[in-house]
Amino acid sequence: MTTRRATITDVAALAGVSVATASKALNGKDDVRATTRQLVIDAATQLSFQPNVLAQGLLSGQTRTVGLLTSDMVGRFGIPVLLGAENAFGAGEMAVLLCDARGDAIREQHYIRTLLSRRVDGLIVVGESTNPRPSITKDVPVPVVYAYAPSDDPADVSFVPDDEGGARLAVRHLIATGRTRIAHITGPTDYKAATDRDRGIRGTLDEAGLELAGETLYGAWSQRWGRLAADMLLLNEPKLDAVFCGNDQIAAGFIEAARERGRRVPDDIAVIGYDNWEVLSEETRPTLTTIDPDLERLGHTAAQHLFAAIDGKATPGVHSMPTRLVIRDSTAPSMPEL
Amino acid sequence: MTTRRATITDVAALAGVSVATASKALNGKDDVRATTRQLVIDAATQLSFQPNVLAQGLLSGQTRTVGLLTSDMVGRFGIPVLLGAENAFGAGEMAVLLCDARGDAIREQHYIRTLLSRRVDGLIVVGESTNPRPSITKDVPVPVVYAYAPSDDPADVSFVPDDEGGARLAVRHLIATGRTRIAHITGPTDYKAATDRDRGIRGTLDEAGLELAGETLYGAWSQRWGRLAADMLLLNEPKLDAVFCGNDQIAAGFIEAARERGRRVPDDIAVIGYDNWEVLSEETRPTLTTIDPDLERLGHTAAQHLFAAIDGKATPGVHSMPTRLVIRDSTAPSMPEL
DNA sequence: CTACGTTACGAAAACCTTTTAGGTGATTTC
DNA sequence: GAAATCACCTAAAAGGTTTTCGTAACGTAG
Repeated sequence: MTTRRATITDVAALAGVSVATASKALNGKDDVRATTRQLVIDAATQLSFQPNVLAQGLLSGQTRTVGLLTSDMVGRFGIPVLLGAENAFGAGEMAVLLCDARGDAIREQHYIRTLLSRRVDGLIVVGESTNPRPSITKDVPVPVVYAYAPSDDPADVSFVPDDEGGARLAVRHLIATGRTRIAHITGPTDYKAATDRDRGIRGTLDEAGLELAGETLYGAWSQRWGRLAADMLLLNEPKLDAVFCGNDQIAAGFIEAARERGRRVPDDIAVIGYDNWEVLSEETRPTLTTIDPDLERLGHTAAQHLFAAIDGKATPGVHSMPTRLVIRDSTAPSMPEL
Repeated sequence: MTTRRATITDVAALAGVSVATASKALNGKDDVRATTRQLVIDAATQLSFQPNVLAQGLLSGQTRTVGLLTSDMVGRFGIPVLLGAENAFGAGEMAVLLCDARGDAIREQHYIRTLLSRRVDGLIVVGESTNPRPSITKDVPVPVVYAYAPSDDPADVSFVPDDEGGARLAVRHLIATGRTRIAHITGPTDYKAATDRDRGIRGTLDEAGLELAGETLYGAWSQRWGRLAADMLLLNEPKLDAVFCGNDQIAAGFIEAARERGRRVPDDIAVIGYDNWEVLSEETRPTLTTIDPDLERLGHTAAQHLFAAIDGKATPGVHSMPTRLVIRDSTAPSMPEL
């Protein structure tokens, strides 16, 4: 177990050639006879030789390593993004150095220094909300790509979920299934996701000649708020036939409260959530129609664009990534005059 | 941005000393005059010099990097463990190479090779259940520590949550608050966590001269199963006054079904969950008393022991990590004869 | 003044790989 | 028969850092 690992010198010696030839043989370069190459390869496998990545990196200046700087892994959104990114990097034979700054700017600075001293080839910054975050691109001599939370500098490369589009998708689905009096319950106003979606909803309703039922109810991202808002809404908007909820938790709360008030979902009221958080959206009764922001794909795409940026082909700007509508039971078509 | 990074040679030149002296000055070695040292340090800061970790690693044979091999980041349990580990490594100036094998043995092998070719100093393997997993220690020339899922080789170093102890904690709490007819709803039988906890429950009941109410109900880890099991249990065990649920989802389902059957929680029946998954345990009505397996600490401890193992001080065996009882509203003391 | 110890610094080797420039022997070309 | 070409291989340098060893300069004891 503690036996020294074989170097290319050992391989060359065993194969009876020089180090240079061994290197060329193993790296598929020309100028080496087929028989010689086989000799070297055999020697390498026999010694289970693996080139020292440090020495390679020292020489080439490339480490084939990227830093993954996440601001808060406890939250729900960073993980899938990170997962998608990790997957893309793994396929590209890149290694991922993971750093969780826990939303602390000091920790973030510390980690940036650490990553740079390790000579990462690039950096991917994963946020926890879609609110823009401070750019670090200018402080760093390698390409940076932002995922989920965009950089506040529009010249940087950012990938964000298309919240406005997701909301449009949802509302079009509600309208297509015969709903006309649609309300909106969502999280706090200082979340860009909440206001973006509100814009999408109002735009889509407008195009259909409809209006939002009541005012947008801004609150919290919790089930508790979903219940509370449901109580208010069911009282004030008796003719309500659909509600768009800012996340699946709010939707779950709404469904719960609606049933307690004797309203049937989806027969009386259709409910649509956001995030497609499956532990919730598949456990509500009825199961929850929701918008899936496809975060894993977002992370994957961001990683691929970091590759491109490392190769000098950056694509600046804030890129909106499409969302998907996942139809379950909470939005079955209403049957008017039944 | 593309300006070449400063090397120690640049620093030495600027300070007017040799490379060797510069190195010694920066690394706090003796044999360098205080004034000279300051000169070097000033030069280094002026050039914002950062030593090339590759060169250091090449020389020392240590990369100050560990591999973090997780089998399934999608699940809920790997993340906190991973988080605790990352935190410990960050503090120790170690970097973490993240690999998610997604429960696929082929991917795992691939990642192990990759990590070894990067000369990691050690490996931490994070599982998704507490069932033992195949050991990789013998295939790998560096120390390995297993977290959450133990290795199937007892000579390896593993850290697992103390499920039996957690169950004891829960049952003692129920008994202390006056409950005597306690049932157990949990996940599938092939989860070691489920059977371990069952053993803990029966042991504790035994010591108190009590018996389990009905048979242990093995099913799934879902809210749906919690509801189903509740319906069965409330029918067959009319005198039931407490239930220990295998996770918070089952508990949430139980609470929901119990309310629909007209049973009050905690007045009629106390409910205790497992995992302290706060998005659920703080959103149920009433909020859920539960066992917190303290996974972040588990990950942290595992990481620290990997350090020790890298320094040659391994601590073989399967180490059970203590759990915590988190008391909320679902287990308020029963008031007999009220 | 010699011998020796101490202090402060520098030269060079070592870590491992890849690449460049060159060298050797054999074959072909004029 | 000399020169050029070709195929194959090797020596050496480069990359950045740390460490070992050597060497001055200087002071002190004899």
